[in-house]
Amino acid sequence: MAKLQKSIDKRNALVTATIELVNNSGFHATPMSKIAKMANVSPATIYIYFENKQDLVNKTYIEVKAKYTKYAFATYNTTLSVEEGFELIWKRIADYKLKECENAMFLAQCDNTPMIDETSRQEGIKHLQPLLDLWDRGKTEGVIKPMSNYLLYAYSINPLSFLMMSQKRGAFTLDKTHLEDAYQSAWTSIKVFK
Amino acid sequence: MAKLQKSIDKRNALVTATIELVNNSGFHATPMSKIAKMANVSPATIYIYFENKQDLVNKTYIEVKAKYTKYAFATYNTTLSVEEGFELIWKRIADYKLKECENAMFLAQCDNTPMIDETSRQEGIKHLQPLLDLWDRGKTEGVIKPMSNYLLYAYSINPLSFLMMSQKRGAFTLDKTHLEDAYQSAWTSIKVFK
DNA sequence: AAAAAAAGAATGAACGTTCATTTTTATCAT
DNA sequence: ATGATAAAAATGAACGTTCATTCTTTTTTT
Repeated sequence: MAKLQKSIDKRNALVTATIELVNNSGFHATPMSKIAKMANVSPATIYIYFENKQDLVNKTYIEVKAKYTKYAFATYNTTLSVEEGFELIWKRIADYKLKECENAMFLAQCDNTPMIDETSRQEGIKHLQPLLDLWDRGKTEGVIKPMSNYLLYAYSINPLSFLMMSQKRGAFTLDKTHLEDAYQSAWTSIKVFK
Repeated sequence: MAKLQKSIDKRNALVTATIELVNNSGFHATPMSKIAKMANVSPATIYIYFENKQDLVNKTYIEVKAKYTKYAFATYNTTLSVEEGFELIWKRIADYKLKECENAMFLAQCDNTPMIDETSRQEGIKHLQPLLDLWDRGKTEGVIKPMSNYLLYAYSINPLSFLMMSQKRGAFTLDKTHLEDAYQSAWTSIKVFK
């Protein structure tokens, strides 16, 4: 195997191990030695790819966030109507959170704890810009309620995180019907009634 | 001062310190020595009141959750209509999350990480029963959408946690108007349209 | 043959918890 | 009420362990 590919594989193995272990135990309860073992690598090798533990988790966060938003906006383009565009994005996000639930859980944990640097958090937020732009367009068109984007996010996108976490905990199961209900609730709570 | 009161004070100081430090650094980055220092107590003294660190955080979680739900349901009674009851509870919860935001943040962190035992988590859920009962009544009356309680929670109550966290991070400020908007979104997304 | 990557062992700091001791509180005979 | 005594609470220091990181050596790649 080519040397470069081997390096990439090793780095990926480290990132994947970090996600899995942090999901199950949290950042500080995940020793570098365990991450190394799961990635089939010596602890010292981690320091060739990352500066330190904090750097490892920051970079993992940003990479996962980038993959997530890339998926979310993959089929979206600005020629769509606001309603169509929102439905598309919402359903892609839902899809991602259910299919790539390890990644989504990792993001949720990062977003709800002092685990990662504020700088990396800011960096992560930027990736959502297309959705915020869509909402701004919706507001000028009078289709979306004239509310803060934080409110729109809280009532349309964020609930998916809660549902994903509940599902992961085994508390209940999200099926097709649930998802359609969830989408209707999301859209209903942010759209303007005609 | 009476001996009993002094003991209670010390325990409270430990619980308060735990909340503040865990909010700022997370469970594993909060040493017992720091908790002790903030509570003006020797590290060894913690072990008179709690079995160990895990027990300290579990008990703190349950106590905060109990205070929170006590406040949420304080003015509620089952003779109210579903809509009145929901508005009352929702607004009490909003009130609590904004006023007692340290406590609310601590609960959010507990609910989104593997910080506390599953047993304590279950224990915490029980306290929300009056709201779940209200929703069940609403469904039989045809006032509330016939959805899983997890969905209802995700779209009406949980968004408040997201907003509270955003506010705490200084990202934006929740004023009276925001709150009224938020309530309308919450109610709109769970009520049945006539 | 030189350079880079990787490894395992070593290091020093930090942590949760316990130990030996002191201080505070409660009990009770006078 | 008071002082003697027992019990409980509280403490600072110490222990054993674990961890992130570095060091030295070996292996792999160029």
